[in-house]
Order: sequence, then C-alpha cells, then structure tokens
Amino acid sequence: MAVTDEAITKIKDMIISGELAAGDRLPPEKELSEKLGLSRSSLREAVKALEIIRVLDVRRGDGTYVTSLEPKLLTEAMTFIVDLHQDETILEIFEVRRMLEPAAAATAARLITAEQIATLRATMDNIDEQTSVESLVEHDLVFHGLITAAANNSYLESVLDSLSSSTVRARIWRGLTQEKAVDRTLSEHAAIIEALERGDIELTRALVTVHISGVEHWLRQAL
Amino acid sequence: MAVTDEAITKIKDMIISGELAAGDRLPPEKELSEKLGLSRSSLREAVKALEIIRVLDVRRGDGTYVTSLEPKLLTEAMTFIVDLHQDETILEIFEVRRMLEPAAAATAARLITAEQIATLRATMDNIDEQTSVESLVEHDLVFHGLITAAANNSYLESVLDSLSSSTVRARIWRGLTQEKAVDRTLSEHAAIIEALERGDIELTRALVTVHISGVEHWLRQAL
DNA sequence: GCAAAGCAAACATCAGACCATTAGACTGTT
DNA sequence: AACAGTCTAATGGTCTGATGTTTGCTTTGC
Repeated sequence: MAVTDEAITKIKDMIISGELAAGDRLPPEKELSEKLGLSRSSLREAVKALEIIRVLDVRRGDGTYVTSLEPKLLTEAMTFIVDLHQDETILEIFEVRRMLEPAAAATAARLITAEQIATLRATMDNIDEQTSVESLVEHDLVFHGLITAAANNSYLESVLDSLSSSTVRARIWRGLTQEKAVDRTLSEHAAIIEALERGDIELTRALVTVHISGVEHWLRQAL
Repeated sequence: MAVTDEAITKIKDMIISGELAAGDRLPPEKELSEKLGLSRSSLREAVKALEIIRVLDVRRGDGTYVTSLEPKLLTEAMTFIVDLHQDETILEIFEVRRMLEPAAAATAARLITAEQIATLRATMDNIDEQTSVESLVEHDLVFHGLITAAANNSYLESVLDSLSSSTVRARIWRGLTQEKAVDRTLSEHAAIIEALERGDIELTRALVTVHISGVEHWLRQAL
C-alpha cells in the first residue's frame, strides 16, 4: 500500500480506536508526518482526501480537526458522485426515492410539529405556474428536505438529500415546466401538507408515493 | 477557494461537461497542473481526494483515468464513514434499512431468477448455531447482498451495502450469539428464501420487515 | 516470430523554502 | 476594568525541483 493510503488508514484507525474523538485537533502537519513516518506532502494528500469526505476539517492558520462526524456530513461526498450521474441512472435513483420518501413521510406524519408544518406551508408562498425554474427547484428541495428532516433520522436525511442533487432536480423541473405539469405537482405538495397536518400516516404515505411515481413516470417517458 | 479545491471542481466539471468520459485518461500530472495553473503537489492533493471517492483511478507508471463511475463505486466512500459511526447512530441506520430492505426484497421477489435462488440457498449451507461469528457475518452480508442485487438497481445496492458495514454487523452478530438468537435469525432467512422462490411479493416484504425489525428491537434493548 | 533488455513516460515520495491566515498574547486607550 | 488595535508565533497553503519506482512500449538479439 502506498504511504498516503497507509496514512489515511492510520488516521481512520486513530478515530475508530478513540485516540482521536470528534472535535479533537490533530498534531501539526510536520509533527504528524514525522510520527507516521512520511513526508509532509504525502500526509497532506491523505488529509485532503479525508477532508473531502468530511472526516477532517482543516482550518488554515489554526489546525486540523476531526469533524462532528454526524451522518449529515455524508451528504456532500455522496452528492458529488450523484452529480456525475445524470442519465440512465436517474431512474434508479428515483426508484430508491420511491422506496424511501413515502416511509420517511409516514414517519414525519407521526412526529412533525405545528411549527414545522407552518414552515412547510411557507414554502408554498409566491410559487405558481409563472415562477422561475430556479425558484421551483429551490422550493422543491426545501419542501422535501423539511419532510425528511421531520422524520428525525439524520442518516435518512443524508441519504435522501444526496439522492436529490439540485442539478438533477433542475433538469426535471425544466421538463415539467415545458409539460405544464407544475400546477399538478404543486397541488400534490399542498395535499401532502394537509395529510401531514392531520397526522394521517397512511394517506401521507400514499400521497408521497403517488407524487414521486408521477415524476418518475414522466421521466421514464422523457428518456 | 483554495487552488486544490478549484482543481477538484474543474476536474469534476470536465467530467460533467463530457470533456472527460468514463474510462478516459487524464493528461500527465505535469501537463494538467500547468493547464489548471497550479503546482504538481497541489494537483496531486486534488487527484488523491477524487481517487478516494472513486472518481479517478491512478495507475502508477501508466496514468490517471476516470473510473467507470458506476453507482456501485459509491459504496466504499460511504462505508468509510459508516464505519466511523458505531454507537447511537446504528439505530438510525437500522431505521433506514427497515424502510429500504423490505421494498428491495419485494422488487427482488418479482425479478429473482432460479439461479439466484440457488445461490441464496447455498449461503445457508454449513451454517448453524455452532458456526463462528466470522462465518455468520459473512453469511449475513452475502445473504442480504444477494437479495439486494436481485432487485437490479445499482444505486439501491450501493446504498444498502454501505449501510451494512461489516464492522457493524460483526458487533451485532456477536450480541445475537450471546442471546442464542442465531437459530431464529437463520430460520427467518430460510423463510425469506421460500417466499422469494414462490414470488410472493407481499409475504417477502412482510418477512423482511419482521426480520429487520427483530434485530432492531434486540439492538434497542442492548444499547 | 519471439523473448529479453532497454528506454521513456508517468506516478510516488521527499526535502526545503516561502507565503497567508489565524488565534492568542500584548499594549495602549478610555 | 473593558475594549480595541497591534504584534507574533504557530499552522496550514503552495511551489520548486530532485530522485525513486513502476509500467508499457520499443528495440535488440537470437
């Protein structure tokens, strides 16, 4: 194994073993490179890789720290990869979303607070068929993100968020606009909010399933 | 933004734009560093980061290539992070599995082939209450992996695989062994195989839900 | 034609220098 | 005492250039 990969493994092991905990600061690059027996440049490659997947947080002029390691931090690394897939595999992504989102929404229907419902409702303001695609994408991301968040499971949130990369959404909304299906999508959103508010778990699940499947169906035709 | 991060973004953009396709070879480090306007060392940090998340494949003495970019390659980067979480968040991971695996198994019940069923059955051979924990973990990983694979969705496979890091499984099986629950788990596996073979979608879904929930329930007590 | 040797290209690693930023100590003012 | 500004040491960011190692291809010799 290359020295850089060894360094990555060693740092990972230091975290798993508890030698380094969330929030801890690593020794300075010079010191750590000596301790691990490699040059500073090679160590830096390892640190950069761990930074990308959000395991380390490097603060210039200060030091390098272990992140909070919250599952939510998964998102960006995954999104990075999802962004690179924008063709056939989108349908596979939608299939996963169709499995997860209804379940997430059903859980949310049990747990959601009045305040969260109000926030959800606010995302519907100033949105109609004339709204720009950018605003629609923004609304859609926030809408689904809020529901997912209400399910109170950061892994779930992380996985769903990353399956919903905004580049992918933008493409879809652009298509929907052309198909004049914006109105239908928005009324589905409104129906979902009502079901959530009534705490109707099964109705929420069904509405979300229909909602996701609708977009999926359109997408399947479009491709 | 630091030059290294700029380089990461630029390489990513070259892939999204199609300038670099899956399997393509990047220019040599020296040349690329000049083109992107940074030093070779900094570029190497960027390349290393992209290698870790399986976007690039560096072959010493040969060159650097864009990987196949298949969703399955997601797994390792995600597993890396899941490995780091072995305490409270395990329950969140199980909740996501409980949402996804029954749906995945239901899809598998529609699509699975006789050959795949035979492979699945073979994983039950030589496994009983006296088997070592290592073998149980291996069996369990393969068992669930095969079902997921039969659902024919590489994103789904990737996400579920990474939520099932073997370190986590090992801990759970160790606990189950102590609780003498191995037998029950194995007979549940057998029942799932039968339901899959009969193509009984709803029964498969129910059995998998019960199966996952059972482990989840034990885990909730243990923590 | 084929196998071995040689070569050039490409990545791997290192050492050392200098720049840029930050946190914290220090200092002076109010 | 409280605050604001300044200074400084520590730390990461970047670059240069040299050397080692591996690989794929070409050349050579039979």
